Amino acid sequence: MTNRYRIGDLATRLAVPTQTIRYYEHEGLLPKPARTEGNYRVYGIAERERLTFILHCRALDMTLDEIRHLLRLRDAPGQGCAEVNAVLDAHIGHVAERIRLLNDLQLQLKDLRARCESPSTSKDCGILQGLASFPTAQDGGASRAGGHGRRAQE
Amino acid sequence: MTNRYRIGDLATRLAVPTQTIRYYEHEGLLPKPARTEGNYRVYGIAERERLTFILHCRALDMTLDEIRHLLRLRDAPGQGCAEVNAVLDAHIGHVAERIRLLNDLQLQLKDLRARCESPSTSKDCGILQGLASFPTAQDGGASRAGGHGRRAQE
DNA sequence: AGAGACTTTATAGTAGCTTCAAGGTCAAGC
DNA sequence: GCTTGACCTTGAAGCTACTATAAAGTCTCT
Ligand SMILES: [Zn+2]
Ligand SMILES: [Zn+2]
Ligand SMILES: [Zn+2]
Ligand SMILES: [Zn+2]
Repeated sequence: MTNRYRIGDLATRLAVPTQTIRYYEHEGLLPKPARTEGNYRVYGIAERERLTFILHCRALDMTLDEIRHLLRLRDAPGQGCAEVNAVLDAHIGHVAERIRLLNDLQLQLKDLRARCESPSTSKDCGILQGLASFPTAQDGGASRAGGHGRRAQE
Repeated sequence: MTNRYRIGDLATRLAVPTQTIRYYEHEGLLPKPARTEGNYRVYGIAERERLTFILHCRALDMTLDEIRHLLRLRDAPGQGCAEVNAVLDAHIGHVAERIRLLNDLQLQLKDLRARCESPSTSKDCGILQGLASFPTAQDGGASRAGGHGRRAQE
């Protein structure tokens, strides 16, 4: 029977750092697990499935709040699932909005890049000049619209 | 002559919070400015232009590190501007990568959403089931690739 | 002199972790 | 029996780019 895990087992199997598991517990996404005599956390299949669920949601870039919401719905199996759809649709909207913003950004960036096809000295570089004088102060930019973000390495 | 600003003037004119200006100073993007007798910061046209430059870069979603890099190049006006192009091209790559990831994500999300066209009880909801059993543990997902992220309100 | 608008610094909070430090637990080896 | 090493525990700090709060000092007007 593979239905008793310590935190490291679970972490290895689901390819997630142990600290992240503890963090999810701290954040109330995972329940406080049973403990061994030596105070080690012990997980069963239910917790493993719950963590799998959470990780899938994170892979889809949902916030922990969105995931909490879905977990609550999942914990009330008799309810209708219209609300599940609503959460998902909202999140699809977040991603769509971010794509829209980034596409705008990409256009602006390529426009800026085109100002220096013939590299000279930076004093005369069209890129640096463009960055110093674009219309930004009033508005017209694509910044600051809805949809939560993501952060990556490098 | 409008070439002496206090922090609030600058903030109003460039539509940025005063705290952000101080933060940029703290981060070394803006130099330590002169002070009045009463210890108030005083800015001139050079600082205003520098801040404008920074804000344009931020509007294009560059990191403060990327901006620091560009400012260094800007401060060495005799140098060639090949490096400016390199920074910009790298950043264009970051944005492109994020767009790619988000498009992947959007596909997965729509796929998931399609598993529940006929809302029933959450116990049988295809969405919740999909989230509990997707292939995520090993790999195959689009997560964790380059390009820095963005955060927004809501 | 006192009100109000501005400024100063320092500190904490945001999201979702990651990394570090200092120590406790457990099985194996000598 | 005792040490080594792998694992586990908690707590706190660091990351990005701000944002918000607090407590106090400065300036201007009346
Ligand atoms: Zn969302
Ligand atoms: Zn150039
Ligand atoms: Zn970049
Ligand atoms: Zn459903």
